[in-house]
Amino acid sequence: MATLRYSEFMEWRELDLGNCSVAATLSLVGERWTLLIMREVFAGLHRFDEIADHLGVSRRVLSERLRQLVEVGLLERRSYQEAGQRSRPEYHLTPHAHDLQWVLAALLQYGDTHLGDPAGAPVLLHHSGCGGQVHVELRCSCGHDVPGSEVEPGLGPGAVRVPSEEATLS
Amino acid sequence: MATLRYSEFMEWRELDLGNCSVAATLSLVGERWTLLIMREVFAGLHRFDEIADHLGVSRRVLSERLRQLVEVGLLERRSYQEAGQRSRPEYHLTPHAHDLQWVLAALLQYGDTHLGDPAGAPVLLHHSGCGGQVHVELRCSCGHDVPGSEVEPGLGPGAVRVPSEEATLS
DNA sequence: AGGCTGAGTTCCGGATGGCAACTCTGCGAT
DNA sequence: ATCGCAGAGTTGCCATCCGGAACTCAGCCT
Repeated sequence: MATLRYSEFMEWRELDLGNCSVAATLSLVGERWTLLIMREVFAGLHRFDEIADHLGVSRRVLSERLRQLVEVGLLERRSYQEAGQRSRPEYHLTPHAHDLQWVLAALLQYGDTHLGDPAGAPVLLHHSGCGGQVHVELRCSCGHDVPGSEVEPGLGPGAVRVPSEEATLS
Repeated sequence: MATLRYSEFMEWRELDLGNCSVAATLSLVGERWTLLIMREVFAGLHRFDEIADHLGVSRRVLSERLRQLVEVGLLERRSYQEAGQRSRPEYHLTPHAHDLQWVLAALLQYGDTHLGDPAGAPVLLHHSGCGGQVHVELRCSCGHDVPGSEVEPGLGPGAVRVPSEEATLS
């Protein structure tokens, strides 16, 4: 399956996600190790043992997470063949997965800012076009860069209508 | 404790995080439920039962996560007192926590884009200053808005120096 | 046929989580 | 002063998940 949309996804996971995109995304990548595995693939590791060894995740969990990630369409299995070896699978990002870059970049930026190694950021993100350094921003439709403290969640068009209950972000 | 910096944090968690800010951040907020609990607090829920009931997290886990979040300085315990009741604790965001808004916003945006409810986004983020709609961007120092597919991780000044090993993002 | 290698799978004991019931603490009413 | 109440956890029990190491499996090469 290529990718799941909300409804299929709900059914597949048998979860009531409370109609929230944050929860929906987390049920794709919110399990232990999943985002770190995605980070490794972003960073250029594509093979089972490479990732297991570098990340220190148990082979059992890696195996399961890779299967899930392929299943939801974030990773794609390809074959590679080293000279004199049989062909083996390799895991690559799908186009969907590139949009997780925002999430990883936000986590990276938070860590650099608040848990930063005094020696400086261990990892920087570069723009492959120009080589410049990339960072994450919250931008308002008014054109301004918005600090996190000035962001307020509100209901959107797809909010669940529950007349009897106070409608809060969920 | 107010907030931990990298080294203290490492010691406290007894983890080798592989010198990566993504992993560091995830060890603060990467456990099951933690980001969803933060989302609830961002959304204006501050009390134990409120969060437990709305989110559907078990009281045991909520109790533990709130304790962790206070410990690492993302939430702050305050007292409130309802008329005719004894004073009870309430959980509020610390200034550090506001910078998690980037992470939550990125998760929200991914979910809206790729797992979106056809009815539209259930939650929108607004700029408290002007009421405009806020979204997350990757911006290059060259001034351009960068798609996720054009972002490449590279080593920064704080990267671990391991001469014998290939140095990859970690 | 036998060995090698990468990619998983299996087994086991310990940690974590869900659910529901229980406790604990002040407050106001009896 | 005692009772009951409500919010905020805590505890017990059971199921699931996880880490680590050993094991299996398939194809390529000798």
